[in-house]
Amino acid sequence: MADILRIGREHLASQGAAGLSLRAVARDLGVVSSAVYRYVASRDELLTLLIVEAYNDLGSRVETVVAAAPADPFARFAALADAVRGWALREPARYALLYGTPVPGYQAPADRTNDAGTRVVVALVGILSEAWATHAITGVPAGEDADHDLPPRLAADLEAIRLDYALALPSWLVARAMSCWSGLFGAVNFEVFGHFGEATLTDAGEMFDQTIRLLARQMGLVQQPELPVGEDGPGRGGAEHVSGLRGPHPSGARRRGAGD
Amino acid sequence: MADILRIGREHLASQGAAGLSLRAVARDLGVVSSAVYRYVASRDELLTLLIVEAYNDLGSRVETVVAAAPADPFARFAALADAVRGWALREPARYALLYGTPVPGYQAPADRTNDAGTRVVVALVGILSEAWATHAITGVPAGEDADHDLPPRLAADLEAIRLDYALALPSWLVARAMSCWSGLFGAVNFEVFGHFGEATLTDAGEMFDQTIRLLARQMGLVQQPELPVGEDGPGRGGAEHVSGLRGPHPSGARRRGAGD
DNA sequence: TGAAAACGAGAGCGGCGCTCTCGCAAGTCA
DNA sequence: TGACTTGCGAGAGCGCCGCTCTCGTTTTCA
Repeated sequence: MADILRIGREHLASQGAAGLSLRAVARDLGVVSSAVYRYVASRDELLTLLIVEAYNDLGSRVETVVAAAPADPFARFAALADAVRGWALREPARYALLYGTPVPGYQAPADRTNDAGTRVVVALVGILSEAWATHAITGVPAGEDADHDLPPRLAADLEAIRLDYALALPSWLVARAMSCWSGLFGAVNFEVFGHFGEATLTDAGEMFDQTIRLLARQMGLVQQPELPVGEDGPGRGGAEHVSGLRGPHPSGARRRGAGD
Repeated sequence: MADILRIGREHLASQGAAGLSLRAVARDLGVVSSAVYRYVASRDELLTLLIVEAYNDLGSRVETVVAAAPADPFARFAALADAVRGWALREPARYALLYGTPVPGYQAPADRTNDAGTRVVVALVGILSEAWATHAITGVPAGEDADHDLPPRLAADLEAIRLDYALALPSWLVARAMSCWSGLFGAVNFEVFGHFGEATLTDAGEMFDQTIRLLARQMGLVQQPELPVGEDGPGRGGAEHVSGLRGPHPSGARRRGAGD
């Protein structure tokens, strides 16, 4: 029932996926361990529930933020990236559940996670579709990466994806979206999992910004030069904070150390 | 002793980090579980040993491949990326140990893993240093991303890194190296951990090639047009297979499914 | 009111990490 | 040669885990 999920979420957040135990959940619930098996078939089942929930949590967060961002495709992409990063730093254990090492011996059943799991990348291609339709894809030198440059099998796969999701995008742009999609999560992974080194970056958010800018440029999204005029000063109303110039970062979120 | 490490490595490869148990190692060793505690302080200690070993395994593999690659910086980077990907696909469990979810409640002691863990990125900046010294960094439009564009704290951090490793590279290029470093492992992560979808890519290697090309361009490495003349045909002697045109990929390496 | 369903408790199985004690064998030294 | 230290594996044991099965109680509903 709902209590099990709630306590499971708490344990997941505090001890990580590997530390999630049905016995501990039962204990917190004030119930004997065998009782929870009435509601949850196994530990893996509970994990699956939490995974789907986390995917949807991240997905709806991203969708909300993107929808609230200004129409400029770069700003929308930056908002998407910020949302992913912010969520990951806020919920490192749940993030790790989604984008870290798969739990060994078990893969979340695809039919239950696919829809939820693709919401971020769907939002990404949504941004690109909008940009493409409005001829806002500008950064890419013409002909540099046309479809005929794609290797044959990849071209076929991309075509299948285009049809599957009814994308009005050229294949090469879909390919770039996938590259940048993995690049985005690579950057978040490195930050959340501490691969940039403990003390090497005092403001990881600035590093992230740089990476995001590169990714955006790869997809042909260029940063708008603040439009024609615009009143100087703060408050150009939009999502939480659109990359480019942004305030203090949620950086200092340390996952381990200095605590346990 | 060595036997423990060997069997530990086998278990790690077959069951993953979470499935590594000292009791099972002891069983395989034909010895009672408490006996292995003579040699290994704890399970985490064994994990640390295996982590360092894996970092060095990957690191020396990368260094070897890069050293054997042609002098062209793009080819060297492609060789590095190929080496990382190949190793990861060959040893998904060990790769996950290094670049997946950190084992909860435990972080490999930095003093024992830092040297080994940085060999790949050191190799990467080595390639860039060589390229920079020989004025082979060409892809980046002049002035587009000069150092003065970097935000202040990041600039300071990069400067510290430059000094720390005695790099003869401009800060903006160091920043790009870090972005591409995370992007590279993002791509490998997605492939190894199956985030590209089970059946969506028939040849993940081609997708990887595309990503690598983008990353290379971000660092100002452009693919050499096969030099002035060069005999056409195969065999331009070098590393295993340098990105660009390459044979069948080690793609079909499935990590789970269809087996257990 | 009585049958049926829902549900929690408890015992139990095998496996885990880890500790502690004991006994045995090899090496050390007078 | 005999006493002694040292190294090392065996075994029992603690508390944890996932999971199963049975049994008794409570709730629901006709």
